[in-house]
Amino acid sequence: MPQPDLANIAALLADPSRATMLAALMDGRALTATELAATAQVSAPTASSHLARLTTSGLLTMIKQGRHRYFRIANEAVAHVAETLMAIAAGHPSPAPRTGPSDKALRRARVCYDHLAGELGVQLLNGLLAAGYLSERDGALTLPPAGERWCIEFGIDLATLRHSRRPLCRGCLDWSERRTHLSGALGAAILERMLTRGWVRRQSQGRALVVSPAGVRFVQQL
Amino acid sequence: MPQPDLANIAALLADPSRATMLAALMDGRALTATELAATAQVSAPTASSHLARLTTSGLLTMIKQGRHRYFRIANEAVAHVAETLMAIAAGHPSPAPRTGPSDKALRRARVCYDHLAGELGVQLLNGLLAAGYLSERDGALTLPPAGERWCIEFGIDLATLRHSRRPLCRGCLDWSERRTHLSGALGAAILERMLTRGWVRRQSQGRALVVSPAGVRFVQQL
DNA sequence: GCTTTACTTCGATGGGTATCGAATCATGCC
DNA sequence: GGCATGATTCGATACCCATCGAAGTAAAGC
Repeated sequence: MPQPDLANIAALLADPSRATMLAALMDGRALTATELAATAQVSAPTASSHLARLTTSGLLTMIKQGRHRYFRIANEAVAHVAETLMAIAAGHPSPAPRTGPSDKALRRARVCYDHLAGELGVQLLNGLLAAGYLSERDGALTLPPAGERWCIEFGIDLATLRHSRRPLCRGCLDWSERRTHLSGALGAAILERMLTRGWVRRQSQGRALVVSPAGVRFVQQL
Repeated sequence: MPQPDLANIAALLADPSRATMLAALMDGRALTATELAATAQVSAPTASSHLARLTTSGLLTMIKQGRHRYFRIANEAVAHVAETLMAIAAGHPSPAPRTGPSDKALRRARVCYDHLAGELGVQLLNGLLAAGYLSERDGALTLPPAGERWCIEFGIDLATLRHSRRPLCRGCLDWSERRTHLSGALGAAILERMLTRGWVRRQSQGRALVVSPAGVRFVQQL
């Protein structure tokens, strides 16, 4: 009679090793089994068993490339749950004191699956709203004509974005700022443009982004 | 360096007993410790330990009333995570075959924290969209003037709803229908009106709702 | 006052599972 | 073909934690 389905999925996220792997994949990239084993600081067999459970449960997808197996997050719902769980966790005085050098960069700007998050992500959304390029009504986000013009000028192909089955703009709860940043197809497209323009740069590992002065200006001038 | 915070919260949802209690509280009501123990089919001490962990972690809130302790879900984020986890779980062929007599009613109409969910909830949202009382754009929901008029006529006090810090309309992923139903302050207000008009009725326990013929007509005539 | 009900704390038991070492399979390189 | 690397399977170990019984607090009713 009860609904233990919820518990089954939650149990997959409840293990520290698996959670660390998930968090490492939250930047949307695909990583190999050994990379994930190193990230979670466990042996290869342990990581293999975890990854097998996550893929057979549908939380991750795996593709073989030569002798490598690349794992990535299966869909946006999984990323969304992970981010929301982090937001809930950030609400409490977490048992482990939350400090650290890399932590500051992470709170400043990071990738959330495929869009910009962190302090800069929240600023971006607020800037777009203040400039009238996005409008919020009843807690929902829409793209007014001024925003469409801005997108085209910025080099975003709105037509193809609208063709995708994915929602154009969505709010995503930021776990560090506890406020919403821009998600959805538009959020992904803006990050993509910022990356190709060199305003933000991915690091060799981790979700943190390096922001150039031009990138800071871009967000603040909105 | 890793982020086990996520794992800590997920571990709270990972236990079948705790998950069953959470699911029982998803109707937004407050239940006593013994009621929850009975729902999860565990002894009183076991339930007490679970409830203590859930409250100190901030997932539940507790108020004392005489010799009773009433527990309820702490905030909308917790309810949202639980519903999304159920949706992810419903995506897989769950290990336990999902059948049962009460299951059908649950899929038909139920309470999701404080708004209508299930088949009827999805129909309601679709009806509101088709009638032009709600509009969807870029995957976001807004209330056009026609919808405002409809709300007033329906007896919903929009001014106070807008005053609350809660978003007016939101989409919530329905775990059984795998589509979105209406959440947010407006979703809660509509369910409240439907309850006072007698179109739906809560049962003594469980999330399932009894729908009157007038309630069915109301949704289908939209 | 005593009794009943509601809930918690404590201690002991048991089951599930994360972990790793050794061995095995698979792929690519030389 | 043979060696090195990436990844999985298997078996054994150890640990965490859910569970319950018994005893202890708290509140309500009589």
